[in-house]
Formats: sequence, structure tokens, C-alpha cells
Amino acid sequence: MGSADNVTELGPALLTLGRAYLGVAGAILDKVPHGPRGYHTLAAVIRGDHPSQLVLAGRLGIDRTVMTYLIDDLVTAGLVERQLNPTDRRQRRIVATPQGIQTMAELDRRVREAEEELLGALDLDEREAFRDLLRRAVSGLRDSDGRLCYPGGDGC
Amino acid sequence: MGSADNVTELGPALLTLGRAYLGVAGAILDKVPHGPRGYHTLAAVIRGDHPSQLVLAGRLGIDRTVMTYLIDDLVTAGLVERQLNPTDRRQRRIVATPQGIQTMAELDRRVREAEEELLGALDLDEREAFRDLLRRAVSGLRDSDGRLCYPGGDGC
DNA sequence: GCAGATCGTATGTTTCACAGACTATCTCAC
DNA sequence: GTGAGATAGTCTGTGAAACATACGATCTGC
Repeated sequence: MGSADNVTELGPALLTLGRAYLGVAGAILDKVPHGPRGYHTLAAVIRGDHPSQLVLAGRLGIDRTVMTYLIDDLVTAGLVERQLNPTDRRQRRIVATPQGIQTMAELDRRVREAEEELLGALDLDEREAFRDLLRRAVSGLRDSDGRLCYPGGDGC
Repeated sequence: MGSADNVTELGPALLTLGRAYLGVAGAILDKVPHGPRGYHTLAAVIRGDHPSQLVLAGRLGIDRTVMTYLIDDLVTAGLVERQLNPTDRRQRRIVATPQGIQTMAELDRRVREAEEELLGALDLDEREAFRDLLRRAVSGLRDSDGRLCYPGGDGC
């Protein structure tokens, strides 16, 4: 059986699709601080259940030093707020402002349209299957706390 | 129908899986110049059918100025060679050296193992389905020459 | 032979991620 | 209580990477 003709292709394809996503989403999200990354952070904040910046960073796979100025810029844009946690004053709880929620609602629709366009080569059932497989593959990279810990990573 | 609970998730999941791939592949490919990117370039070179650096860059979605020093380093590592195209002396045809082919053969196996580990949450049939859907989605982003041209990109 | 386009290269700028140090605060032992 | 160590968040510096721009070499068309 030939071994060279069925080369993996998974890695390049993954990165290519990711870059394409960054391209189309970046065009939509140019008003959001830090583009797609800030948008994903805002989405996670709205989804809630993030006691601290550190947990938020762990869930998104972002370094905590990056998370600091990422949230700085989301705050100055009026999309989120830092709230001091009274029970542990080291922690900053991040919550979305009404403006942040409204902005998210508007952008979510357009981003979803762009995503559909990105998967244009697949029919509707296949897109749903792809989303499902992708979601489950990623969830396998998380520990019980939802933190990312892929093999070779430092955390696990 | 609730609109906030089925947020897209495709973008973050895509980027997360891509970053995880870069993490595990980068650990394997730390001896290859420019890590995964150099490896993908080498793989494309071995696959052949790339008349010039520019076409190669277009296929991989890499800027041509980046491609220059990427190939520079692959050449100094002894993995590829620049051949002058006699019919058009502006073009440089990139071919793999025997050492490049051998290196590729060794690394391909390990990278594939890492990929399987990355998709560990899926069973075998699902992994194959995921690879297939991903490959087809990406092929939809290419024009007739194989160049990447996702919506919003400059080229199309 | 000349004008314009194309391939590859070189240069400068900007952005970005990551490591390390630092402050403030919490937890636990005693 | 008090002190040692751990943790959350911030700040600073460094290095890598992408991108635009400009340039020399070569091809194509007239």
C-alpha cells in the first residue's frame, strides 16, 4: 500500500480553514478590540460561569498576561466590566455591559453567516456534522474544569 | 426559539484545535526549520507540481516574502534545493533532496500519531469523517489553480 | 529595443505571544 | 495573631512573525 499518497493533510487543512476564518471574521469584527479573539472573549463572558480572569484565560487557551490587556481594551470599549469579587479580592469577575450584550447580538448573526459561507462546499447536513465532530474533538482537549490541556501542553 | 444558547462556537473551536495541533506538532517538528509551517512546505514540495515559489506560496496561503526565508532555511538544512527554471529564469523550482524525503518519511509517521491523539475524543469512523469534511471544506476555498481565495480575501 | 508586468529578494515597521518580575491578597500552620 | 508560601492580576522586556514597500532581474508584447 502506497504510503506517500495519503499524507495526513489534517494539519495544513486545519490551519488553512482557521486562517480563512480569521480573515472573514476579522473583516466583520474590525471594530471589536483585538478582532476575533476579543469577540470570543466577549462571547465567553456573556456565556458566564467564569469566576476569574484566569479561569477565563484557561478556557480560551489564552495566556493570562494577554488576557489582561485584552480585557483592558474591552473595558475601554464599554463592552465588559471588571467587578471585584468580595469573597476573594484578588479575583476580577468579568461581566458584560448591556452595550456588550447588544453588540454581541448584532455581530453573532453576521459571524454565523460568514461561517456558513466558509463551509460553503458542504451541504447543510454535512455542516452540522462537521460542527458536531469539531466540538466533540475540542471538548476532548479539556480537563474536568474546562481548561485546555492538549497532549504536550504543560498543564496536564 | 432561544438565540443565545446555540452560539456559533465554530470559530473558537477551530482556532483551539489549530493551536493544539501547533502545540503537539511543534514539539515533534522542533528540528525542522520553522516547525509545522516548514514541515507543511516540505510536504507540498515533495508532493510536487509546483512550478515556482509563488505558486507554492499561493497554495499554502503564505506570503511570498515569507516564503523566501522559509525556503532559505530549508535549503541550509539540506532538505530542499532551489533549481533554476531554464525556460523562465525568474522562477525558482523547489525540489526535495533525498535527505528531505527521508526526513519527511520519518516525521510523517509521528505527526500522524499526534493527529490521532488530537482527535482522541472521536472513534475511528468519526475521525475519517472529520478528515473528509475538513478536506472538502478547504478545497472549497481554492480556485481552479489550487490557490487559496476565501471570501474577503484579496485574490478573488 | 522599449514599456510594462512578473518572480524573487531585501528592508523596515508593527504586532503579538511569552517569560519573568512585582504587588496585592488569600490560605494554612503554628 | 503572625509568618511562609501560594495564587490573581499587572507590568516590562524580548524575540518571533506578518505585512507593506521597494528593488533588481527577467519575461512578454508591441
